[in-house]
Amino acid sequence: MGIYEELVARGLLAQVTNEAEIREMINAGKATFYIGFDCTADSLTAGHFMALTLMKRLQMAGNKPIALIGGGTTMIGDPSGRTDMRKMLTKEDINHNAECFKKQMSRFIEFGEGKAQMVNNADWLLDLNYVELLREVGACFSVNNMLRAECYKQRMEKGLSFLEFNYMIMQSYDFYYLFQHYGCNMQFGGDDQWSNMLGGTELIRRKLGKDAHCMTITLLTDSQGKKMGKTAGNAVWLDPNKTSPFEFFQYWRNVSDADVLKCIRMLTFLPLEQIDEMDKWEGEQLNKAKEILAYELTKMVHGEEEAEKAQNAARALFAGGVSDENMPTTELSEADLTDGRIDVITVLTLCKLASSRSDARKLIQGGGITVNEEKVTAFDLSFQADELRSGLHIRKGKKVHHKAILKG
RNA sequence: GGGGGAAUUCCCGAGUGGCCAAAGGGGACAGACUGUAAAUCUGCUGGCACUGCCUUCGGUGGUUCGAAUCCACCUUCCCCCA
Repeated sequence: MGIYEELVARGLLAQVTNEAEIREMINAGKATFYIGFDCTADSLTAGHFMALTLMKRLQMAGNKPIALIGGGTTMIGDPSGRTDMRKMLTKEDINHNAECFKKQMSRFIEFGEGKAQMVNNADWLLDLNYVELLREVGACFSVNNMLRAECYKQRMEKGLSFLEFNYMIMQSYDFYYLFQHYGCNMQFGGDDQWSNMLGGTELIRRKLGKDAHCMTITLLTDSQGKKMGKTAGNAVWLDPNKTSPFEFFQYWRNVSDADVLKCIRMLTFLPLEQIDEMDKWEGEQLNKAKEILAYELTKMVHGEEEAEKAQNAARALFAGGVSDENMPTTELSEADLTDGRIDVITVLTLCKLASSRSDARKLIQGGGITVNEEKVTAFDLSFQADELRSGLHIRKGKKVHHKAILKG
């Protein structure tokens, strides 16, 4: 089975420009492909993770990956799939984010001579001359066609600024540039990028009379059609300081039945035969599959040790056990106490389990807080220093476990 | 450039002088039921020294005993015409 067939079997491919040619090319390891990452935040997310695994899969099959950091395109902002304009980021923010991306990426992909390359489109986009660009590239684009593009459709109702309208041109220019300077013959991206990507192949054909290819990855959506990798509107980050390994593990441990196998297929590197075997599992058995998914992904992102820790912590907590040293912890100091005591509401707020004291009250009122396995029923419950020194095991709802401990 | 319309709490969206911390829906969170699933039902959703008080309805001023609601200016967005 070639890599192309594997990608298909894993359900990773959404659209391709020329199936026969692409299959031959990547199966033979002859592609030099790029994936662009716009640095809109200071950490990669679970969404980017899929793109990274894809790079890795292709690299393992002998193809050459180029990771493109969008230092230039982020200055414009991709309107695809958005109903409103992105907040404009400053150059400093973008540079900072680009640095963060670089660090995180190098944990997954090997960069260096003869391996993967990393480039930043700020290097060629920022110095473009407007009039020259218009004459050279602008002439190749039909506004009529652009307006028909899927990525702008949603914006036609709400309004699209000229700034964002140019995003497609910049992305197309990237491909054109990489094609000429890096021998890049294929572009990968999320399926929402399809029209932007086609812009690139079109430009290459018009300017150079040559063919380049595009391939899009299926967007990872759950059974309700929502994008995965988000909780409560917040992204699941790859940076352990923004999303702890335990939380990361729990996110995947908690995907719904309908989505587990899909995630395993698309995101892990487990052999397909093994996955097909799991596909037969049903009902309660699926919990095992969820654990495997969570473990595999945590291992890839945070390393084996962290994955073990997260798994053990989760097992201990949900099997009813209390003792555990791997759960998220907040350290309190003497200064947080008044007269040697501290009340529950304050503890909850300090541990960030409640966003405000009112919120804490409401949680208690609703019976959602448990401390050391005892449901909290009174607002005025308080703890003394001694109790705190040995640590409080606080539970919010069923799944959020936290430890508060007094130090010093 | 001319004309018309809009901005409300996490999101959508009601409210057009006091009864408004602001209907309804969505989402989120919590409870029950479960398998750390889904579906369902219930509660909850500005803050605090919480039966009371304080800060919110794009911004700044003004009218009024009293403004999310009226007036002026500003900002942003949409629509029509050029």
